[in-house]
Amino acid sequence: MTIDYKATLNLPATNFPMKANLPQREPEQLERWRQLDLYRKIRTTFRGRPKFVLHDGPPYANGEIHIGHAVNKVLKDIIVKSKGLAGFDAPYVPGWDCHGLPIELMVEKKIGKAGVRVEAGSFREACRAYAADQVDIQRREFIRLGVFGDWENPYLTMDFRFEADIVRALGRICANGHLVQGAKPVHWCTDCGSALAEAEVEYENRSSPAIDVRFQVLDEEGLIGRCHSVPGHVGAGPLSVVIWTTTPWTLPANQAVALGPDVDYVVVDCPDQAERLLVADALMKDVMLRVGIENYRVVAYCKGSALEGLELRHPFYERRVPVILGDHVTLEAGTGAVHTAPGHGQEDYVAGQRYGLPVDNPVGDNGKFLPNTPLFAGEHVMSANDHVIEVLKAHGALLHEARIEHSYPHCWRHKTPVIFRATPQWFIAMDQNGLRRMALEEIAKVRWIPDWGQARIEGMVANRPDWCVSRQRNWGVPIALFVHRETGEIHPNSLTLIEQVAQRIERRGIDAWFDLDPAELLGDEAAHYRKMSDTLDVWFDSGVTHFCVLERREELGFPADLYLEGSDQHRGWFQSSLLASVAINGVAPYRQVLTHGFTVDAHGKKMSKSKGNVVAPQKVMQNLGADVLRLWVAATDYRAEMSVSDEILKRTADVYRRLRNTARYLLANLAGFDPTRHLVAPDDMLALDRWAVDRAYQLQREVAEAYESYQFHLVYQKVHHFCSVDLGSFYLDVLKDRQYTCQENSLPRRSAQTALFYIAEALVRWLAPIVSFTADEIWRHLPGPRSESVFLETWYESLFPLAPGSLYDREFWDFVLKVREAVSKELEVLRVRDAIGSSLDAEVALYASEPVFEALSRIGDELRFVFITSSATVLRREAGTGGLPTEIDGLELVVQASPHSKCIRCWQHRPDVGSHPDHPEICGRCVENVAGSGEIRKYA
RNA sequence: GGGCUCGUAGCUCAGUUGGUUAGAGCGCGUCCCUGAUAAGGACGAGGUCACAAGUUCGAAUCUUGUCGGGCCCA
Repeated sequence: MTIDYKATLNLPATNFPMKANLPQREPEQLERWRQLDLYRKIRTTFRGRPKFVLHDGPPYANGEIHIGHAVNKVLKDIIVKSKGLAGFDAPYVPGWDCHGLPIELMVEKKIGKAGVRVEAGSFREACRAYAADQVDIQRREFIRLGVFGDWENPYLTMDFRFEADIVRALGRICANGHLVQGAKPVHWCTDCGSALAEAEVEYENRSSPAIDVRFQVLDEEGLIGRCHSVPGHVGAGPLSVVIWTTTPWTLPANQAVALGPDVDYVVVDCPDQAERLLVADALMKDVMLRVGIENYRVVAYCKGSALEGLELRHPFYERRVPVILGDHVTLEAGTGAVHTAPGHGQEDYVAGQRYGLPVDNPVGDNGKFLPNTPLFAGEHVMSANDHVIEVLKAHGALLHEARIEHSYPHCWRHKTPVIFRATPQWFIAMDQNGLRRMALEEIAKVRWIPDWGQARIEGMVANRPDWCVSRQRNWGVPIALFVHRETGEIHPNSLTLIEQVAQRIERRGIDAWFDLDPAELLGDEAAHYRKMSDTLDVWFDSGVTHFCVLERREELGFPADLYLEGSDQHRGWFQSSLLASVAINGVAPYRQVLTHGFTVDAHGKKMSKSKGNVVAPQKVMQNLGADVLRLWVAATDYRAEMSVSDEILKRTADVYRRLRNTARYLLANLAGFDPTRHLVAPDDMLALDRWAVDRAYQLQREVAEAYESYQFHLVYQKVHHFCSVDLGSFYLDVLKDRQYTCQENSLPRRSAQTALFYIAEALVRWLAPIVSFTADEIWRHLPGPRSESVFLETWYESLFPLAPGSLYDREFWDFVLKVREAVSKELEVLRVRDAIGSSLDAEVALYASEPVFEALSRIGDELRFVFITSSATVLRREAGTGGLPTEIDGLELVVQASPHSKCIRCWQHRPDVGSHPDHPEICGRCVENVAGSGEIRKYA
């Protein structure tokens, strides 16, 4: 009867499940964290440590989260958690952007337009309720992702206190001399009846009329006189400057024709038409071809600068308009002469300012010409084009007419074409009080990650126009100013008034302003002042979170250590925050700014519903789990675009399983290990176990460094490599014999368990910021007394390095590993020949040169454990051994199937199997372990 | 059209100041194990470093251009 030797082995045992079943288990973990009140516990535990403030950029409170939200929040979470492990107190206060047009539009759909079907106050109430619902939806999803933060007390830009602080922030900017009122052309949606922010405009192709129009020269002699020409050969007939435009409806507002100062212009005589035309030399042929004039010749030429101030006749109004000069004139299309309507174009406005031209705006809020507009009163601009063209024809001013397909700005909501329209607006002035200069100086002091972020935002700030902050909307924070009815000046006590208004808003929200009777604050003066009804651009709301959150919350601080958003925010939040902070405080609101790319599909294409390549985070969590999604985020180099696809997620899930199983195996081999009693002192540990701890020690430095530099994909690569290569294919494989066959409480086994314990302690921390659910699950399965969560910990401190220069240093083990590889290759040859199956079926003889012999002899007979062979004999290489050469200098090998019997306990083939009468089926070593005092191991 | 940016094996990433036959893990193929077992191990096959010119004794690496992505702007 055979003894059941299997019962004498220390086989792995754990109730840590191999199958993660994350979709089901994660919600349970969330519930555990909730009951622990873990976020608060972390704050209490970490109180007093150096702070690291990552300030959350508020997502817009509308709709379910998409994968981009998930990426952003997970990256933030990884940073916050890794900073905790690195010894910082890193609070995270999430926020939401709650005002603005998209919410208004959603609410309009439900209850109708404010002021039309519903009173403005109740409309705002509905917006507030809608936004609150959206926040709840998104909050649930962010929590589900495993993101830690103060979800009970997030900041909302619609909190009364926040709304009041927005008004105060505007007051500060006003006090610092950056707020100006002006009539400037802005993108205007005639359907919204409102100005649009840059971000609310999108470009789409549109077909427009493209017309060439004559502006007749009033003083023909004067013009010719300014040109180079041959007297008597200057042609004949009326002389016109030709402009080309795709917006005929802007002609009523025309105030000038702009020429390029250094552009060459020519006067072309067209005898068949009996007229003369002035166009840019470089475009002459194009123009003549377009308008169908075949017979023509140049009769005079000059630079644009020579014609400055020359007077032209407006094509259909009794108006004289000047020739002006502008660098914005290009020769890409048209005629080289640019119709200029300062009320309808940014560049026209700038050029007009230089020449003191009137900013004429004949178009009303609704896109229709004002009643006092001659010829076109009451017509909508988009349908007035044909009428304008008719009028031009009637006046003989139309030279040519065609259609053109071109990219044109559209309202992002209505998808309708927008117009440029001069309206009274409030601006944060870039240059009036040095805001641009200061902002650029501050940009240089910030650390931009990746570093090209600096060039990007610098370019934008250097070139951007003044920031138009006013909107004519309902769901927004009011521009709480009183403007004098006659002078247009803001009230001299505005700062005091703003504070009074802010206090009311703090109690009642923004309605406190809209409902305010000016007399309450202004008394008798009220009759002289107009209460502004404009609201603020929502970019202003989020742009002042540093003022309303960082400076207000006790656990935070100004400036933030880090802002982290997608690369589109160089124009968005990074910039609005910078400008607002510099305008208020004179400094940037952040020390570091990190940007990540957008998510794209497997082919690098952007995701869109129509393409059907959208990956929904909800689905990933439902199918694979949040930890797999988090692992994908960590694995991807976020500096460029981040590709997601089914295959990529599948690969990620494979890696997840590898990490999980490695942890599981560590736990399983720690069965029966109590670190308070069984821990082996470093000097007593076996050499190989010290090597393993050393690997973990080295890796921890690399991992901490990678977290520190926000290179999570390196953490992923390195930790995974460690699990599969260092542990899986070597250390853990080698360890099996010792773990399983040595006596339970023997030094060889406890030494191994000590190493495994250290490694597990370290590994669980490396993983925690990334696969947070799994890490805390591992944490609860680790032996020994410990806190309630891995997130209350810092990096594991008990790892120690191998002493360099010792007999068993890194160099030594690197060499052993190379030899092991060579042995494996030879074993594979035997295996293919069917001579062996398991490597334990084989024995190996190593014929070594002196230095190799010396090295391999250092671990004596225990070399066979390293190779997982039944025998490994090192011999001095002498002539005629017939060994197989290896890639290693000074080493030849002979491998063969072992002739000895297989020990049924340890599965090694040993000559001493059966030498003990009581144990006929096992080897001497096993007898010692089963019935004796246990074998001695020193190295492996 | 302009600014910034990315393009190394099927996938995710390394590749130091330009210097031998471009690396890793995963996946794939073949085999082994059955004492991590819906696991584990071994070996192996995969790359004109997007393309093209140029600089250089020598280029994945530097320059220019082309192609294809991405973000932002017009």
